[in-house]
Parts: sequence; structure tokens; C-alpha cells
Amino acid sequence: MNIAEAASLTGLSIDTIRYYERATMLPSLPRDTRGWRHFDPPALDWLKILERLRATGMPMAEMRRFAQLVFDRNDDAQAAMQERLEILALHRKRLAQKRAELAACERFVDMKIRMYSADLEALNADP
Amino acid sequence: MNIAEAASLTGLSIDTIRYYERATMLPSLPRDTRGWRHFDPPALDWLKILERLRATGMPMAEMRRFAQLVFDRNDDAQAAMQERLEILALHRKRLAQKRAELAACERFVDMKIRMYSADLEALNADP
DNA sequence: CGCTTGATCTGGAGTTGCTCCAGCATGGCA
DNA sequence: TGCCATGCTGGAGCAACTCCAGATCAAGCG
Repeated sequence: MNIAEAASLTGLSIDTIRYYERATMLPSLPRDTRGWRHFDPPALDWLKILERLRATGMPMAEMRRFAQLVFDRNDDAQAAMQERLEILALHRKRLAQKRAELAACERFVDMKIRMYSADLEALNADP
Repeated sequence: MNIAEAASLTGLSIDTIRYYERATMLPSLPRDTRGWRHFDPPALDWLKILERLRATGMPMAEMRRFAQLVFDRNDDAQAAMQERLEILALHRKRLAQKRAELAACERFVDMKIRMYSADLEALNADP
């Protein structure tokens, strides 16, 4: 699978995928004779995971560290697993916080929309 | 009220507030004899609104336009109100989308945490 | 009264996380 | 054989901050 297909299947842009590779956030991608990257299903799955994490605000440094823990040979497997868990637990906290922010903002926007709609109707009635 | 207090009460940083003023996203802020900005309660409320909108992903260009519609004298009041409503409606759509993304990511992270926890226990049991 | 301290000011450089672009290589098709 | 689509790289550009140097100024201290 080429990069265009990988991009369209993951929701990441071609440039973002290349950028993530440079930033060592991807497993090593084999190249064909032309130098084109080849994406296999596991690589695609990893891209989907990254897309999800970045869309919900995980900083790149954390994603990079997470990738390291997943793909590099870590001499202390237990510590590596522990750290992966910590990163995800931290992100879960972020998600809960974001959800609260989102809910508050949704209420606020809905209220404003009702207010503005009323104002607009008043303007219409008495221009 | 000075800028430090405004920052701590709104959750924005001092630099961000100054940046927003330069970017014409704030009502005109009066200065004292030293040139220090003075924040009154309405200005503070506006900052809180901006904080909410940016925290939930409204782009700056949109926030700027929204500020224009709120603070500038618009010769067609009805059209201005209409556009404010459009901006908020667009943002509400974004919020719904973000909420869905967030929920999906939360499920994913929870699943991964359960998986990793099991893996870690296995490592502990049989090191 | 002079001096230091602390908060703010401005203009500009640096950072993150992309996004776009120029210039080049390659393989498939007419 | 020439053309076109697709990919590659290195580097510039952009959004939205964030940080910094150097200056100003009121206030408090001795």
C-alpha cells in the first residue's frame, strides 16, 4: 500500500505521515526500488492509533515516547509496559478534562444561540 | 484590574491576552498613566468567552470575526447578528464532532489500559 | 532624595505541529 | 520515446502561542 492510500484510510495527510516518520513516531517503513514507502496493515493500524491520539490532544513528544516503548527493544519489558500504561492513564485524564470543557462550551454556545435568535427575531419584528 | 489578575481569572496567559489584543480580538482596553492595560468586568467576561472558544478549537480568524461583529459598529445590525449566529452554529457542529471523537478515543484508551494491565500482570506473575 | 524592586510595556525571536512547495526520480501508458 | 502521475527530499511558511531583552515607571526603603 502506498502513502496516498494510507493517508486516505487513516485520516492523516500525506505530509503528516512523512512528518511523523521523520519524528520517529512510526515503525520502520520498508521502501520499494523507487524509494516509495510501503504500508502494511500493522503500520496502518498504528497510524490510526496516532490519528486518534493527536485528534484528542496528546502532545507529539508523548506520542513519540509511546512509539519508542512499543517498537524499540526495551531491556526492561516490565518498566516499558508500566510507562505505556502511565502515558495512557495521563491521556485518559486529559480526555475527561476535555469532555468537561466541551460540555460546558456546548451549554454556553446553545444558550448564546438561543439569545441571538431571540435578538434577531426582535430585529425582524421591529426593523 | 491589571493583566496578571485578568490572566489568573480567565485561564489565559498574560502573553496570550496581549497577543489577542494585537490580533484585534478584544474590546479596546483603556491604559493607565504608565501604559498598563486596565480590565473591567465586561472585558474579563469577554476573555472568558474567548478562552472557552479557543479551548474547544475555534480558529483565531473566526474568533476575530466574531469579536468584530460584537464590538464594531456594524451598519447592518441584522446581518451582523445573522453572522454571529452562523459562527456559533458552525462551532456547535465542531463541538458535536469533537465529542464523538473524544468518546471513541476514551473507549479505545480504556481498552488499551485493560490490555496493558493484563500484560503487566502476566509479566509480574512470570518474570 | 536617590535607589532598588517589581510589575508592566514593546518588538521580535523561538516553538509546536503541521502544510505547502520546488525540483528531481521513476514507472506505466500511448 | 515522450508524457504524466506519483512519489521523494529539504526547506520555507503558517497558526497560535510562548519566551525574552531592554525600557519604563510607581512605590517603598533607608
